[in-house]
Amino acid sequence: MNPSLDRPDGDNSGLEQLAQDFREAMRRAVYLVRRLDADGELATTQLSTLKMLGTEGLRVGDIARNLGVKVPSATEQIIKLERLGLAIRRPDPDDSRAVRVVITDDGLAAVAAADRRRNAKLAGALSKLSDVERARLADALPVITRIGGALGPE
Amino acid sequence: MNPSLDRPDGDNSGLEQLAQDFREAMRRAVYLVRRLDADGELATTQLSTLKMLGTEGLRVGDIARNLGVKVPSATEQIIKLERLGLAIRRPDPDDSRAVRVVITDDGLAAVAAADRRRNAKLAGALSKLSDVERARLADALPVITRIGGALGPE
DNA sequence: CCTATGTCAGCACGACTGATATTC
DNA sequence: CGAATATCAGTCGTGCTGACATAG
Repeated sequence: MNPSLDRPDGDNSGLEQLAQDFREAMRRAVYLVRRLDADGELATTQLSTLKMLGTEGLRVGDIARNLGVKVPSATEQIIKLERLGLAIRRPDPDDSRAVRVVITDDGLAAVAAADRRRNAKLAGALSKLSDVERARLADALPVITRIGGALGPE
Repeated sequence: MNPSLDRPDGDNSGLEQLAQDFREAMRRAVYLVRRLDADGELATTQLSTLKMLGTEGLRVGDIARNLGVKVPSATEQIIKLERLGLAIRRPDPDDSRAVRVVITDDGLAAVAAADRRRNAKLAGALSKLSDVERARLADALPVITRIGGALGPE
């Protein structure tokens, strides 16, 4: 299953080198994303939160898990979104302990506007890449998403 | 699997779809990296800062630019590193306005330890991927790095 | 009674702007 | 003198833990 166990200095060193390179790339990506939202509008986390809400509503715990943060942090973001009129908290009909967070029409509009602007800005940078580079990027995105899961549920 | 490449409705739409997917992947990556340093040791930014220091020393402005932050933010991190005994600030012999930040032996040791631990943890997750997935990831890392540059110097 | 869900209060970290020496 | 370099002071955003109320 794990060839690296037979070759402690072979595969293992390759994995850790990839880990090192990945970490460095992700560090740069953090600052890249930061430049994308660097104006006064919706923050990245708020945008992501709104995007996962449907008309049925999502529970706070689910939002927190999807965001990768603890429940109190999600609550705080939700309260801000509600104050902005972009989301609403309603009681869960099936479980009175829970809350269902729903996106509003204003929320939908805000998501559309922010997404459009960010995507356009990033697309400008992507347009400077070659077709091969773009293909490599597209192929790797699902992998990056999967690594989060592979790191363990918690 | 690759919605961005075979889109009949124009380059722009494909680019923006890729931008959208990229943004979502990077958002997840942020939380992934956060889980990597989630214990009591060196923070990610501090680690990056220490790693760019050499024996010749680096100026605060250069550190800030490399980190992608403003000068006061860099100063703050440097002060913390100095308090921890991991870096030293010395006057620049060529320019009395400037400061040269140098890494200490303790700093080198701290970087080595933190890097080792983080890489091992991430390598554990990477080992669960297939060879194809790892290859795709490795191919995309230089592209991600390049996007930062393509977004513009500032 | 014990667990699950969410909120509140208080804290920590890291970024920012604006104001200030000091030196070029 | 104006520009550059770094620091300090104050603020803000966003995450966390621990304590709590309420419901299953």
